[in-house]
Amino acid sequence: MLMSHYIDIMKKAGVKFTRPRKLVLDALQAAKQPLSIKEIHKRVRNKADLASVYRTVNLFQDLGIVREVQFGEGYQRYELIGEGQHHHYVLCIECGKLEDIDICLLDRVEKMTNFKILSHSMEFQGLCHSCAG
Amino acid sequence: MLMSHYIDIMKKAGVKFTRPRKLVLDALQAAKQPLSIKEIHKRVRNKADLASVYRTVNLFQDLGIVREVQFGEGYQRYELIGEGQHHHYVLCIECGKLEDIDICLLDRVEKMTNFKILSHSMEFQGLCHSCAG
DNA sequence: TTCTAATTGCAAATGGTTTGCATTGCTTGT
DNA sequence: ACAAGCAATGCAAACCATTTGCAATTAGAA
Repeated sequence: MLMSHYIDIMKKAGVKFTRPRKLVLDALQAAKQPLSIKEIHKRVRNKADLASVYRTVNLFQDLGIVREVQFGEGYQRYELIGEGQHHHYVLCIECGKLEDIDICLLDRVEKMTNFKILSHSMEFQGLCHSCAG
Repeated sequence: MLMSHYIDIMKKAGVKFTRPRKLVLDALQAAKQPLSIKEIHKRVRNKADLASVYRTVNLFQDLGIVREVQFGEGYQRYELIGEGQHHHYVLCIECGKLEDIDICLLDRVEKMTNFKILSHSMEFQGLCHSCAG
């Protein structure tokens, strides 16, 4: 996704495109993996305050730029939302390997439950082929 | 699930079946819904300390009596594991209604990824039919 | 019943996240 | 280019969920 796309979203929302916000975007774009706040902050260290990283990520969530990924690690992870679609993951708790799963149940669940689904999480944890021995 | 079943698990694991542990089991059994620690503690108030609730729930997780449910609310919820199978949920963020979804992807994901899946979370948040208007 | 290790309660510590506030810095109008 | 006004930042303190240390209590085996 081009930076201009995100600048656009912020402009439309009437918020400023500031240095910390650019830094967080850069970090997430470079990572290509869901990052924790700590990890984002590390990648941005000395250029943006931890509190600003939190504020920025929360803003990005509201703007639909970023989504939360839950691994039950005691904190959240965040990833950029690409062109509409999103990912789900399997995490190897041994070596930390993260793999995509190409499944999404949104439509099916909306039909089954008659809910308007606004967000969902679906992540798996286990042992990858090599770590399972 | 009968109480004796849980007593058995604890006996086999070599841990004691204490009053706080019984209270937490009772609370979870009565609720029939994933409860937060706070909710468990409220249902047990004056009979077990908050720290003991935490310790008990963690123990139950290790023993496979309880599993975590993630709604990204900033804290965890816990539910008893029934006879082997487990549930997934849709939460209405407006009125708090919680509905079961009868889908589980464990097998499919294990095959797709070649991981040995040890745990997973899959929960949906949105608006139920009446709240969506 | 007695004894001992496991468990509890309480209070203090921890760690992730949020907030208050003074300062900084865009941005728009002049 | 300049000033005014408002948004956003940095820093420190506050907050809230969860964990931990330790002395007192208790389950349950002998």
